[in-house]
Parts: sequence; C-alpha cells; structure tokens
Amino acid sequence: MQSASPVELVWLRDDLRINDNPALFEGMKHGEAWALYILDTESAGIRELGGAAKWWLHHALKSMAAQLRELGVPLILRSGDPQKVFRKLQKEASISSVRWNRRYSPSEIAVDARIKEQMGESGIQAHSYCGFLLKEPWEIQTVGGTSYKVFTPFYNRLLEQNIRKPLPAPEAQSYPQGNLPASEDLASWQLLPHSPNWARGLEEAWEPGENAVYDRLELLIDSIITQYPKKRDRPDVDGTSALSPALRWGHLSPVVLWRELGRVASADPDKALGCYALRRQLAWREFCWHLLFHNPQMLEQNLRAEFDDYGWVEAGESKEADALIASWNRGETGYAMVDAGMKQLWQTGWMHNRVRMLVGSFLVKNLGVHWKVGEKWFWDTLVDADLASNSANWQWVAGSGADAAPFFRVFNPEVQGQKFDPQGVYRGRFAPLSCDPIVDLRESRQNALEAYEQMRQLHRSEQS
DNA sequence: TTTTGAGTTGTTCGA
DNA sequence: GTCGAACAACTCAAA
Repeated sequence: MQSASPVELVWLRDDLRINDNPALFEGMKHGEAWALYILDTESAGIRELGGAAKWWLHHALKSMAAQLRELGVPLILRSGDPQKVFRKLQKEASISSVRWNRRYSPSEIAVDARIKEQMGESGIQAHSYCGFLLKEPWEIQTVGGTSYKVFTPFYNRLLEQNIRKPLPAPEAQSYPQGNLPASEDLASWQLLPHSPNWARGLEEAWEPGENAVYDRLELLIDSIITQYPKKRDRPDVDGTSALSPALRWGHLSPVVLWRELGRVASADPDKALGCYALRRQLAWREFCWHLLFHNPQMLEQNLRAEFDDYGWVEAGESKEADALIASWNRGETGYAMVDAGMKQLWQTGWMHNRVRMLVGSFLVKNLGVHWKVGEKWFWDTLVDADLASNSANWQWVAGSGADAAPFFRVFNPEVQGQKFDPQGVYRGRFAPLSCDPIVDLRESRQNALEAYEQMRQLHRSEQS
C-alpha cells in the first residue's frame, strides 16, 4: 500500500484548526499532506482526558475531519503509543516528513522528543512549530536570563515582543487518489458519554470546532469588548470572551486573537481598553505555560514548599472529608454562589472565571481540602481543561503558587454574590434550591488563617 | 552585590 | 454608609 510519492504527515494535537496552523500550512506547502491524530493511551505520564474534554474532542475531530476533507486532506485516526503508531505507519506508507505544533507539558515534551529521534533514525524529517502559544516559553526571559515567576514583569516583557503575523488557511490540494492507511473509527474511541448521557447541557452550550469560533469572535469584537473590563467579572451576564475552550483545543490561534485585538484597539478607541484587558487575560494563559515549562514539578507539588506542612485534607482520608468534597463537587454546600458555580460546571462544562476563584477559595480555605482535589475535579469536568492553567491557577488560589494570592485573602461567597450577582440571577439560574450550609464561613475562615499561621511558624523554625 | 519598588481578582474592622 | 488600614512578611525583577 505504498503511496506513489512520499507524503507530508501533519501530526495534529491541540491545534484543531486550519487557520494559522503552522504545521499544516508548511506540510501542505511541501507536497501531498495527510493529517494524523493519535489518541495517546499509553505514554508514561500523559494524563487521560477528563470526561468533558473527551466529549469535546469527539465533536472537534469530526468537525476538523470535515474541514480537512474540503482542503483535500485525509485525516487518519490512530490510538495507542505514538512510537508504535508511527512505526506502523512508516510501513504502510512512504513518509517524507512529519510536522507538528509543539506541546509543552513535561510528558508531552518527552513523547515528542522520542518521536523526533525515531524519525531521525528512519531518515524522515521532523519539523516542529510554535502554534499553541504567542511565544515559546524559553523566549521570554528576565534580564538575568532566568524564567519569570511574577506575572506583571512577564507581561511587560511579552508586550515588548513582536507577535508574528498569522498564516492564512492553506490552499486546497486534490484529495489523494490511491489507498490510504486505515483510520480507526472515531466512535470506537468511546469519547462520548453513554447511559446516562450527561452531555446534554454541553451540547446546548457549545459547538466544538473551528467553525463556531469566528461567530463568537465577531460578537466579542462587535459588542462584548466595549464592556469587557467591567462585565467580565459578572457571571450573571454574557460578558467574558468564552473563548477558553477554543484556545484549549487550538480552534483559535492565540496569535490570531492577539493581533485582532491589537487591530481593533487602534481602529476604535472605545474598544481599546477592552482589547487590552482581554490581551492581559490571554497573557495569563501564556504565563501559566511559561511557569509549567520551567517548573514541571508544579503539576504535583506546591511551588512554595512550606505549604507541604499546611495539613490540607486529601480525598479518601476520612468519611467526613469525602462528604465535604462530595458536597462541593455536587454544588450542595449551602452557599448559593458556590453551588451555582459547581452546577454550572456540571451542566455546561464551563464556569465563569470569578466563580472559579470563589469556589476554589471555598474548597481550599473554608473546607481545608487540598487544591489537588479541586484541580482533578476541574480536569474531569471542564471542556476547557488546560493542564498549565488548571494547576497554576489552583496553586494561585491556594496560595502555594509562585505568584499567588496572599493566603489571608479568603473569598466570602455571600459578599461575592452581592457584588457580582446583585440580583441573584446567576444563583437563581443554577442553584435555585438551597440546602443548609455545610460549614460556618466565619469559623472556617478563622481556622484557615490559624492553620496558615501555624504552618508559617513551623517553616520558620525549620529554617533556623 | 546591594538596593529598591512592586506584587490579578479580598474581607473585616473600626473610625 | 464610607473609607482606610490591617492582614505578613517575602520574593522577585531590575537598576
């Protein structure tokens, strides 16, 4: 089943788009291109996708396959260990080169490095590109040549950078005539939930894939952006970009968004503040990947080691602990803002940014539960679950991160409700029924502050 | 090497 | 009702 001339293989991962996709663009430029997506179920350290992410991936791949078909590019689906997948594919077809856009988590870097090596041994070219971030994590450096640990100076340095021009969608090629290597059936991957189908709310809320992105971007630029600095904090209105899943799955290139915001800011002064505020948020995504790239241990460990002594409750530690965690998971804490957030997450696979902070603060500080418990739950339930953002932001909330909120900053869900959901619209939509509070806010806050004080003293005595 | 200024997103208390 | 201070020093980044 040898193809007539060697093919350009484009290995798709978190870049399910045709616009500004460097690997796809270059592959198609150099010859007949085929696209490949591997569901990696075997590589060491690769985290299995959460349920909501699997749902998204299923639909995103379907959408991407259709887009690629129009470009004349076949999409081959394979599952298993990428090394074995490539070895097999090398026997089934004559491959000239493999291209991909880089990934940055420690285990993914390891996988990609092995593939690059394997290609080298087989005499196949391997090229990687920057398509997931604005800048490579190693390109942003302090004056001293080290990585950043504080957001603001990182952001200022990012603003000095030239952000490249986006690439257009590639021109179509004619769909390959001969036999193609077999593709696995997407349905056989069983990414969709079955009995029960808990994804109905997700189906109503989202349309995975690149097609839906540009409608949302248009709405954002036409109207939302003007009010963005104020309304992005309001969970009761449609005031955020809602582009996080598109960025997570690569339906939207951060470069496209960054440049578009720059263009709009200079074209319309009324929108400039909103554009810069959203750019700043996009820079947070960038900062999280910068942090993870330079501190790969942060997926598992507190970035500030003294928090190892905090004494957070872990899952499975006791019946009482598991009951608290279960109440939080289900949105049955008795605090309407927390419960609304957790129910929004469960129903739609997404939660408003401000509410994420508040439910996080509640879990870690008021319930005294380890941030890893929350991190895992978010990983499983968010359609935009992003490894770097998730771990960096949970550590931020917990106070254990490099540039974290001071620990004494404890969100009060009732005060937050008054401020950001003044009419109770958000609470009413997602948590109309309330139960008895599972903890006392004042008392649990006091306990947290005391435990923090104890940890600090322990840390000080350890140091001396 | 030392110094200096700054650091996403909050709450509570008391004047 | 409103406003400023306290909460806690500590680390980072740049000069």
